[in-house]
Amino acid sequence: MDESKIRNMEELAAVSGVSRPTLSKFFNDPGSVRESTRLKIQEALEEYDYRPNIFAMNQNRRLTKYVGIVVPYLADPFFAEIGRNIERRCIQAGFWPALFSSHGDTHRENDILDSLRSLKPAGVLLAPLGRASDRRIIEKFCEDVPTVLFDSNLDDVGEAFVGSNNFQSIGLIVEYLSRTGEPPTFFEMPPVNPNANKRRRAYIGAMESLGLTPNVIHVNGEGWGFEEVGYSEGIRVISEGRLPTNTILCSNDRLAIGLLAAAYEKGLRVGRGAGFALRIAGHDDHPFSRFTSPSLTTVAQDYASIAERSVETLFRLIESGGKAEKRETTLFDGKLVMRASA
Amino acid sequence: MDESKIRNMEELAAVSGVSRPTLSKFFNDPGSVRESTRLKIQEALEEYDYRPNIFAMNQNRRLTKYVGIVVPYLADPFFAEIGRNIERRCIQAGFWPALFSSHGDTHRENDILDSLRSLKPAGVLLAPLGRASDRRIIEKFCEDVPTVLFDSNLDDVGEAFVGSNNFQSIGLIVEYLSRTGEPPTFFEMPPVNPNANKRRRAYIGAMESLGLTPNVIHVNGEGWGFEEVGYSEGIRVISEGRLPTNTILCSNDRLAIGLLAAAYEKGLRVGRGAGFALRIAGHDDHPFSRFTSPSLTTVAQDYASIAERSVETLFRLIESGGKAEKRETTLFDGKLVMRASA
DNA sequence: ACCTTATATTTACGCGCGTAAACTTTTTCC
DNA sequence: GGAAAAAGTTTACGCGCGTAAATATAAGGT
Repeated sequence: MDESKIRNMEELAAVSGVSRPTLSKFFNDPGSVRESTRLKIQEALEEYDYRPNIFAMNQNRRLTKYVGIVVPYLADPFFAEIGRNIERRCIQAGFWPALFSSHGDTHRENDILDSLRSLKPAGVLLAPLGRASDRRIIEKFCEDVPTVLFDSNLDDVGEAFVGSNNFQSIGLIVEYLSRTGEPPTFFEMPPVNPNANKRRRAYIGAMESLGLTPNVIHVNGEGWGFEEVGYSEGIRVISEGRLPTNTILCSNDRLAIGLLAAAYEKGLRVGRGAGFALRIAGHDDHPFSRFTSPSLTTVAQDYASIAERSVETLFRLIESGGKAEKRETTLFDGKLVMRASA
Repeated sequence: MDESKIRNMEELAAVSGVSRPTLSKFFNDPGSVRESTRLKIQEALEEYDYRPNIFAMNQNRRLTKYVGIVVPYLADPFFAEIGRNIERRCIQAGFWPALFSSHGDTHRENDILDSLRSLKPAGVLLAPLGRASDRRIIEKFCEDVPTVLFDSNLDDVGEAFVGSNNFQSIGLIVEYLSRTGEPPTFFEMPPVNPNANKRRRAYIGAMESLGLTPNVIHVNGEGWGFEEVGYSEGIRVISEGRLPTNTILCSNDRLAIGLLAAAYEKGLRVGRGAGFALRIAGHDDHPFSRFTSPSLTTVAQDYASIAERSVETLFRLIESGGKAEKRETTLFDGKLVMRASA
């Protein structure tokens, strides 16, 4: 076993008994060479440690095999989870995922897109910051790079959008909460993205169609530290007795997690049925929602489907040359997850 | 404003009135050219949209400006947070961070190192899986790429290690718990990394030095879904009445979060003082520990310092050619974070 | 103005690979 | 077995940039 390092394809060609252009073909698609040749190459690769220089490989390509994945806030396990799903599918499809987090910061998001552009990725899956996004910069980016938006939509930006059907999912939980107790009050902070707005509107619509009066508690807070906002504003709202009903529907689970902490601290027992002072529900089925005390009733976003469809859509887009005939929007329905909190 | 695209340095040289090699110098270090030249270049860059082809830039470099960051499990906000800190510092220092998560999977960790190697990174910050890591593969990687381990140590692998002083931090909380109530029982699952072992040993040592009898509850479970293990095994342990004392110290916060959920479900009031059935404490000061019900008493790992020192150590390593004279180990002390749960 | 020193320019080559064209060999199939 | 098709080889060029050497120009000090 001669472990002497092979420096380039030329040398590998020499020891494998195959020409360099054939090696080039092999590395770009092992299936494109005859089986006997493939075996010769693989045999040589077993013996000698060689991997192609990816920089040389990519410099003359118009497109690389990279796929960029950009999420707004990775410290939110929801995005970590969806990122993981997307990564896995990209790898399976022979692409190289590169994961980035904007960390809630507009400049960071712009910088990421800037770096991504020079990676010449085959495509990008982008969950934009939303309201804080620099729309023009994202638009410009999408002109150059095939991009599918997910989670948070920006009208007419990117070639497609995949997300949740907030109207359906909020309708679902509003109906459930109204049917089983006092109608819910909607608890929200200033919206970071269109989902928040859609959820509020969906809540109002759902309440009205049930003949109920909508109640929205809008609290202060900014940034992506939703739990903190839910907690501190929850303490304030509860202290000031500003809860119109004993049922709160939070704009998302992270806010609900904060509110649960506030309720606990203020001595309000959260849950449904006799002996409970408050019902709290969320939205998203955040990975931690199963482990709150009490466990959080919520609506599950179908991450797996969102991830799968986003990737699928991107791959179709890539195959068809990067431009969609028309911008497709795919929304997945949520599922009610009944736990102990409401 | 002629927005016609510049295709390469040659063309930029033409319109900026500067030679191509000078441009090359500029892009590798803007400070290395005379101010008047820099201004000419920057002026041209304002007018024309150009960015160097990173693949061409890097193919002849022995080392690139990339820094790899590898964490074992990104859906754990602890790692997301520390990853964010590290990213920020790398960017400030002019490097390009690339973040990867092993997702608790040995193969994935190996594959990441494999991809990283071909990125020719200036250095890598690696938080290994730990017990599940393929030691030989990591060792081999560290021979080729300057690597600093953090969070979880592998003896003699990598050029340095930065982490937490588990003996100090566990000692701290054991002392606190013993002083303020019944001595703690240690609650752990099969260790995924050396920290878990160190913490158990630290617990036993601390108890003995206080003249108390250590009690370890070792539950089943594998993988990185710690909350689930804490919850389901917590339910079992509580149901079977296997808690020797009313105070539980969990090996980490995520386990504690699961156990809190179990205690809640079993109707045990968690907290200190009269009227509470159980005290639960954790370790790490996980981002969500402030928002559990009750909020979790724990020991804070000093993420910021760990991130800072890791990066600092790596940069020193890079500057000194990638090899440390001797392997340095830096451990940061934890701080007691008293909240409501214990 | 002159000399020194710091910067730029010119010229030239190489990196490792993609890829095209023309040609040769192997496989496939009737 | 022979022709067509498929796959591999040879040759050659180019990508965009790093970088070295020789040369030219500008800046700074006296």
